[in-house]
Amino acid sequence: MTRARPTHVGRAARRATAPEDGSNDGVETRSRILDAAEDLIARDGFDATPTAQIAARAEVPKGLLFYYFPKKIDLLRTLLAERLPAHPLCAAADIAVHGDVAGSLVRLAHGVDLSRPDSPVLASILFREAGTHPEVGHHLRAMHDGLVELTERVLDIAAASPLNHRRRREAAQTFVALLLHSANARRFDGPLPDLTAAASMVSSSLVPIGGA
Amino acid sequence: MTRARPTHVGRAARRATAPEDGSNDGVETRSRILDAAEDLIARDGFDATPTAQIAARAEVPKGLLFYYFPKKIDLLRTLLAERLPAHPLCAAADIAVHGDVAGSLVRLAHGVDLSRPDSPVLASILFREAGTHPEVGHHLRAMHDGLVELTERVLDIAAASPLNHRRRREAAQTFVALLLHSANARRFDGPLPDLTAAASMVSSSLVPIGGA
Amino acid sequence: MTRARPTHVGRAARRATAPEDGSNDGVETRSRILDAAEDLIARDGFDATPTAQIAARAEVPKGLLFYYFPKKIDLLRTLLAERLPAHPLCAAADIAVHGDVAGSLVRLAHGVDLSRPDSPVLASILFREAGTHPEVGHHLRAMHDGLVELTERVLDIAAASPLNHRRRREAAQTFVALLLHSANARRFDGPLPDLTAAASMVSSSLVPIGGA
Amino acid sequence: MTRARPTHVGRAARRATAPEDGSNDGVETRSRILDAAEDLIARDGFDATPTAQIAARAEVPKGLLFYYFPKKIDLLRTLLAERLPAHPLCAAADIAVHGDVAGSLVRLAHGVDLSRPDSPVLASILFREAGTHPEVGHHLRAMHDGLVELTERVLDIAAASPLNHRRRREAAQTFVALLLHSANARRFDGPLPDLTAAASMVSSSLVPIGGA
DNA sequence: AATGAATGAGATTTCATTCAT
DNA sequence: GATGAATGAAATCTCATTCAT
Repeated sequence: MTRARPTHVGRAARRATAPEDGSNDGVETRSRILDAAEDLIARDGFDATPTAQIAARAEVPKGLLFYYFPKKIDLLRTLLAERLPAHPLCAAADIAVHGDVAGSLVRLAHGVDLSRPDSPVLASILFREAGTHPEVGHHLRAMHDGLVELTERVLDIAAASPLNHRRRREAAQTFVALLLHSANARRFDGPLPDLTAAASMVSSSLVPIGGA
Repeated sequence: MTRARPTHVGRAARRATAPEDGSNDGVETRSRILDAAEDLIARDGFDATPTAQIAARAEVPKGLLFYYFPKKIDLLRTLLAERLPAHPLCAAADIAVHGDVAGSLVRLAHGVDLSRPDSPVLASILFREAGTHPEVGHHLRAMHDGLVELTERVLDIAAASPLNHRRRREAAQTFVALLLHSANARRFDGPLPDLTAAASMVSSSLVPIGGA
Repeated sequence: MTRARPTHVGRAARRATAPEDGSNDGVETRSRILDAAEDLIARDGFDATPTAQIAARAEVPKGLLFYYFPKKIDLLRTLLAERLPAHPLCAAADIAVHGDVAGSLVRLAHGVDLSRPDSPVLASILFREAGTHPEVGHHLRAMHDGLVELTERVLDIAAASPLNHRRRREAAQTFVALLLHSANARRFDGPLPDLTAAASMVSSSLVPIGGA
Repeated sequence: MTRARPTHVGRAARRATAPEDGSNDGVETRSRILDAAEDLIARDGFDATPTAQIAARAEVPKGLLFYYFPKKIDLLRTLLAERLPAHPLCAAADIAVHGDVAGSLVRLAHGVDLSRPDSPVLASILFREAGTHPEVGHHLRAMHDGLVELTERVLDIAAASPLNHRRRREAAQTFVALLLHSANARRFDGPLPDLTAAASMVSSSLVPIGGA
């Protein structure tokens, strides 16, 4: 039984969250498209997600999607630009506790965007497309650098005594690598490293044995 | 629907590398296809690589590709199965040196398949497709588990005194996470963690401070 | 993989039969595709008719065909569902004349859909694909049953005296078999049975010789 | 897990019925191919049956199939020519019994090739391809004519008194139509007409009411 | 802003047939 | 006769994108 003609529910299917006055300023439509794109691209990958499917899930007509995002790649770009801040949002001062390096790192791991509810989804996109879409690669590297910088500030505050620059950097890079690996592993249901244990290790590497 | 009979001899039927006796049992053809698939999939991603392009690079007609690999996904499966051992190939005893934990870990990092010449290429595939192709995810998890086990054996041999099981496991998991992140970061030109520094950190975390 | 943008206007976008107001809601396009499919499938068989040929005859681009009928088999299904009623459209009362069994059967043969202008075409499809496409088989059996039922009602009205149930059923089944064979024979230019003669035979079989 | 290379069982898989001296004169191979073709074409239709599948079921290499049957259509032609006699094999005299028209027709129905064990299979092919492959249509028409002729001879022998030519022909054509429809209906699991009842009807139509 | 039919390039896959050994 | 790799045309189907309304 084939349908007489493909039909589409269209604007009439607007959700409960539409403005009460019945107007639709396009903001909601646009973000519904981004929501759909985020979910589907995270699940299936960018190349494997047809624009038609994104439009269907967003309950907008196919043509409208291209009004907001003239090229498919714009969806990806916009998701990164608007939903995944390249620089960590939390301040070192709010996280670090003087004298508690390991604990500060653990709080850092929790405070960072990568653990926000929608973050696994975006991280998924980030890691998957990083190798093939240059702009995604840039974004990921920028995030990495921001995280390393933040981690260094946290270590500075948390450490009992001034840190050797090289060691601080190595500690920060290692911890951030574990943070990123954790986000990456989540998307393929891989085993996650124990960040608390890692924080201890990193922390203990900074403690000069014998006060050196 | 009768097909036209082939009229074109095919410039690729014989290549410089063909066996001297002129025989061609298909083994060489098959591996040429896999070579091409490996390169292109690693560079552009599985979905973004048309089979036509793989055939062209392998210098075989499109149809022949499907003679050896009936579905496109079989290329991916075969690359994993035949070219990327799920279990590390080196033995703990060849790597670990008693009394030198950090050095043993560094040697492990070098000895492991992930640093073989063709490994970045395959790692690229592995990480990119892990989230969307279940079998790739399995493979990656199997590799992870194999690496953790190997790392634990290395730590056992290298450690001066018997290790606490939980600590040993945490150390191994952390180091393997860094190993994998390193392989992953390479594919999007991300900054690589300093594995030597990481080996020190992990190593120092195993040294009981004050004999505890 | 970005697609090239369409550069060709499409000579078939507007046809002589398009609505005067220039609107095109797709209804006409859809039925043009079905027309083409009906002709070609009837002539060459379903498997031997490429979708490209159907599209060409309908003067629509190949892609549009799959917009309306996502799978090729949907064309067949739709033809059956929309163009070949599974149940005969004529009423027994309009056909049967009390006291004239043979004449009533002849009128039945003419009144039934199988003799409509487009019917040989569809019957062709029906018989050819019945063995391999289950849904076509169902349709054909449903048609058969509907015809037998109608024929029985016609016999009831036309017969001078009440009929023995078993005999009535045998008569109806035999006549319908001849009806169907006739439709089938037409498609391979086979000799058609003389339905008038058959109607007489069937009719005479119902007349109790000597009132038995 | 993709096979290293497609393998083929080859002649080694020869069946128990091969000649004891180990030779293979090709007769057995050839008929094994025809067996396979018959089964598969009957089940799926000629167009939908790949030669590769026929070769696989026959357990012969693909290339060998084309040694015996250079074109795919030759398989169909050969099946008709060698396995489906265009003319009925039984003699009227062996079937007809003077004075028993209905019984003679029933015996005819059973004696005719269409009820042989392999006949449904071939009938299937016959009816399916009759409309599209001219040679199949010819064959079917030839069979029809042969059957009508045979039926007329049977009627002549069985009838108590000489038959009017036109009536005899009509009776024969009607009965043959039912015979063919029966063979055709079998292939799509359609309801089969009751040939015994039909024989009675046809027979009664020949009995001059009131001795006319 | 909204709509959905239209477009055509290109993707994967199938397959009859050939041919060197 | 036997074998299976090789060939390339063609089939079905997908999809980003456009455009008239």
